[in-house]
Amino acid sequence: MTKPQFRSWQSVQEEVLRRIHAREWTPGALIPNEADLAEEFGCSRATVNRALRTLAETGLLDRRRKAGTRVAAQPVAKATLDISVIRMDVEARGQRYDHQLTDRATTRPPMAVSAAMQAPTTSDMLFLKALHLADGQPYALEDRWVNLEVVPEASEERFDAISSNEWLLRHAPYTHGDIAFSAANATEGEAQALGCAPGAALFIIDRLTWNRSKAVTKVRIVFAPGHQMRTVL
Amino acid sequence: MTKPQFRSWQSVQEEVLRRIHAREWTPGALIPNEADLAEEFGCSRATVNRALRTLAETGLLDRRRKAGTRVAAQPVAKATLDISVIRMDVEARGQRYDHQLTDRATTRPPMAVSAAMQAPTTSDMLFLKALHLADGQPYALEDRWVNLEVVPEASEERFDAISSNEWLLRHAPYTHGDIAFSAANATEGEAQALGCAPGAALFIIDRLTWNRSKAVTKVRIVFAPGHQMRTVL
DNA sequence: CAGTGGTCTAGACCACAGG
DNA sequence: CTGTGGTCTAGACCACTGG
Repeated sequence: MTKPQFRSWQSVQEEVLRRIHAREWTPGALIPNEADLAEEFGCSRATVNRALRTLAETGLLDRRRKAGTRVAAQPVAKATLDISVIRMDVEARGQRYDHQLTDRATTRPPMAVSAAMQAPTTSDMLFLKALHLADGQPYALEDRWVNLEVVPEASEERFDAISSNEWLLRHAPYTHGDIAFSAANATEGEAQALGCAPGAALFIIDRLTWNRSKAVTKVRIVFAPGHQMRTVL
Repeated sequence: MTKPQFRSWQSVQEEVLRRIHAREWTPGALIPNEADLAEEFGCSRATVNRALRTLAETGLLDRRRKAGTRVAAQPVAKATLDISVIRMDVEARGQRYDHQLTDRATTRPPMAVSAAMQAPTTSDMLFLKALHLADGQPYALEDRWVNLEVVPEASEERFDAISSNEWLLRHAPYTHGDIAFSAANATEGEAQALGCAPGAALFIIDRLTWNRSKAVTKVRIVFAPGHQMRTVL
């Protein structure tokens, strides 16, 4: 008898995937434990662990101590979106990137903003409004509030050579954040800035980032009509 | 001298994160190699590897053989979206889920569809249109083409007890897929089905899944106005 | 060519939770 | 209480790629 040899964790993973896709292991079913699989595959338990752990991270397997490993009944697809700097997005499309700072103020934010950022309503923040261009055409609008208590250096930056988007990533590290994607009809102002009809459906990203317990920046990016965000499963 | 001990890969990761956030290691800077860090941290190289590899997967570090490990200059945020079954989404919001199959046909798909699915224009596919409800209110519209060559059993399913969305996940495993998020104005038909004004901005998900080289299903989900998709960074 | 990360192994101990 | 996954270790070899 020739025992098949799976020497790398990737090959183990492929074999496991094959069994799932071939329905040898069906959704909800318990699969053998790591030790048994290691013996069957002719590799060490650590290798099997790596393969199964990775599959569990993508949502295809459910693993629990003592209960064992099961094929996920409802494979929750984990789509990983790369939220990069807008300049990179544009350049990846083979277009020339440019940006303009269209508005700037140091002022008290509206209640909604200070509340979301858990900052006192009495302290000033830096407000920035910018237009991102691809091949000279409007690509996205950026509205941003920057917490000057966390990033005081922002006061002295002109944001002309480098966009606020990019400057903050370099100078204001964050520990965590929330992000939300939605759709909204273009307001009059947005339509004018983006060169589209008022009411056009726009793709929107709202992001709020934190460093420890302090809000760093809150930004809303409104993309020109037709924008898509793609990824693979 | 007391050498700090980092005994778990998580604690090593936290220490690395601390150094990045404290700017001891700045964006673009080269950090010590695994062997040196292992010695400094008083743990094995494998532990350091696990910590750094995980950080690299989240985009915070750039690792290359021979070149070493650097703090990412542009930390590309990897946002992981959980694309679950619509029923789960609704129930997670504490609402009652329901669905209606509003249209069903076995017919030849439009060229755009057969081309995207790389299927012959001459063969029939199953077309499904469904309305998903939350607490009785329209939540999302689903337009779906199912490749009967890959999932012939779909012909005999009524999709009343279980939505097509969920049925396919259980019965038609896929190996990979594309997904795209966008915004569009509601058409007359969509407005009527969703109970909103024509032209309202709607959040849209387009998904195409494959099993090996065969397209399984192509689906477009149009959410009622105001829908947001959230995640953390 | 040589340094770095990538991985595998065998063995060990541990934490957790199912029964 | 016991089986399962989770992790750590020390050592080894390999693959890639920068210089």
